[in-house]
Amino acid sequence: MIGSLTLDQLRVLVTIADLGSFSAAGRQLQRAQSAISQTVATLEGIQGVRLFDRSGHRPRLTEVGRALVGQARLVLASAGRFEALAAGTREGIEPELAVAIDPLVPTAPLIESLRALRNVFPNLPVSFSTEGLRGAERRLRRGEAALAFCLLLPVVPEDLVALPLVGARLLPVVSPTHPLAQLGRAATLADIEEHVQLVLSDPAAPEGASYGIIGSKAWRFVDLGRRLDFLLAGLGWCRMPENLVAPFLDDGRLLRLRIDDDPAASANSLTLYAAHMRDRPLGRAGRWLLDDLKTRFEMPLSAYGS
Amino acid sequence: MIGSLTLDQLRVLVTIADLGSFSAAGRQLQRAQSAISQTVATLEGIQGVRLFDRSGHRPRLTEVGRALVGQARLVLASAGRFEALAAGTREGIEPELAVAIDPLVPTAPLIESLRALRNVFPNLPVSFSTEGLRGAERRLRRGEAALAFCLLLPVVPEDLVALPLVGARLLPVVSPTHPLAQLGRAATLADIEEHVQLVLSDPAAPEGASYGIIGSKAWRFVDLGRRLDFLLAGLGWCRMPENLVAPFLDDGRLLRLRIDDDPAASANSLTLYAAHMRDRPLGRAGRWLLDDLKTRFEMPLSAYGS
DNA sequence: ATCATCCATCACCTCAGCTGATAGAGAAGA
DNA sequence: TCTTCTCTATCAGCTGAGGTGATGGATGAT
Repeated sequence: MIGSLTLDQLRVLVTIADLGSFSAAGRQLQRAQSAISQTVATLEGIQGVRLFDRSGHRPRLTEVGRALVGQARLVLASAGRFEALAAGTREGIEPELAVAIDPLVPTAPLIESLRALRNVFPNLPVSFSTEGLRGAERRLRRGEAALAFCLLLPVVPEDLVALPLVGARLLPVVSPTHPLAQLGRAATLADIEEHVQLVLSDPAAPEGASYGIIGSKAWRFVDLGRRLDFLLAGLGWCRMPENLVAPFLDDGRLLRLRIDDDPAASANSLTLYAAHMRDRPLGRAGRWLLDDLKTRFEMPLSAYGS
Repeated sequence: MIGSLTLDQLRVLVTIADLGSFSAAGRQLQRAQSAISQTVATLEGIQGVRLFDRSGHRPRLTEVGRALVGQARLVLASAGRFEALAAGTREGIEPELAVAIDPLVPTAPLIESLRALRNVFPNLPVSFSTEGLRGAERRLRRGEAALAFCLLLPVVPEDLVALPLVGARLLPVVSPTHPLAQLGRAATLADIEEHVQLVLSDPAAPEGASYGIIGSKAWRFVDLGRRLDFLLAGLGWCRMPENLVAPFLDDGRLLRLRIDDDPAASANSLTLYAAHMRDRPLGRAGRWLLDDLKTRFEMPLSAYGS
């Protein structure tokens, strides 16, 4: 049982396998050869296996020994990650980076920064969560996430620090089979009033205000995918981020819906922010990620920090 | 460094986290509470981290502590696999099961047996290799695989023990765009002679005999997938296992090619065998898998063992 | 045959981790 | 408030696992 197995035994085993000799392993580990011999004998005794064929001048790994050396490497690597994690926190790196992402936020623009993060902090555990509209903000406030990628409405709240990354353009869209697609002209507000708007909503406040609602017929969804299913099936219209509907517009499964006197037309663009709590400083990795994002996006607005 | 970290420290850490108390951990591990206290203090000292907030009556994990407990579990699990592997070999289970599969062999019929193998021997490392026609047999003979799934031609060699599992029916097929598909009648051998046959061959003997060659125009492939690409593109005809071409026949991308006086017509079926070396007995897991396959397939031929 | 290097075994020594006792503190209940 | 139970930290003393260096037998190269 693990009560007897030691990482030191595994280290000795792997070193012998790598150098091909007990005495060479002793030299590398700065121990007497007899200590090496004893350690292997103890490991063999307790595990009940023969790791080496000793009939030749030098020891040769048995088949069992080879397989166990392979697993020993995995154990030692995992232990190394434990120590790297501990070392990281001594240097101010957070033990974990929890990131919350709102459903409308495209991940593609973030991929390169996240990939770079992994290269610079290879042992950092990172978690991503998505919870519905405003869910990311909520996770920040609850201390469940250190960083949020979200669309902040209508302005950046005072308790958050938010770096604007990119605009998120929303387009009114509809399926070609939907009556609004067959008007042959731009839709009036009266036309819109006749039909269901498919709305992405905040799961914590389903009846609360949601962006750009026109009519009185609103079907609310927490789940972006389910809303898309309804949209494609022609059950209603909605405003969608351009990045998400581009493929559907390209192949004709969805059409852009033109609306006369659209109340949301003047603010038809939302900003994707990378936000964190003002009173809870990011750790080193979080700060690094934010700086990397700032470099990659370089948004002209100077809203950050203010 | 790993020279100081011990599995025992990690076990103590995880036990405290699970039970919420140093003394409870001591009771479970049958040690004095002070030993637990010391072990944690040593771990904290060497790794330079504070694992517990001790300002309350009971210790509470810090954020760092929580992350490190998570990694400690992974290390202990990996060490557990090391011991399970050792225990397995004591019981006659081989340290690894290397399986070679010929490219024409369908994997779908084997899936259930392999899934069951994983359930019965959860810590057994299993590797699969594919090397081209006859590659599986070659790996058996080289000692690189314990078990082979292959089509043995023309009879089972004497040095192998082979359990017949299922017949593998080969169909001559062609793309609808190929001239042979547009004859409007069965093809004669003269028709066939005019066109390229796409042949799967042995990478070790590319010019060697391959099954069912008719004409003098043979393009040889080691790679089943590439051959299929050429076939679908109408560059030639070939004999394919029925199981592999059924979807293509169903949706019309391939047609069955009827051949008058086909020399291979009388032996249009090959047998899939599970084979191993006669002079190298299988370990427990290999034997178990063979028995399971025997049960699942129950082939009426009694060629096994003879 | 000689030499260098290998691993196994032995007797002895050292110190990490164990024990039980003690002190101070928190939490719950009367 | 007091009592009781339970908690962790620290201490002094003890034990045995794993270290050392020496020795013996064996292998492999010259």
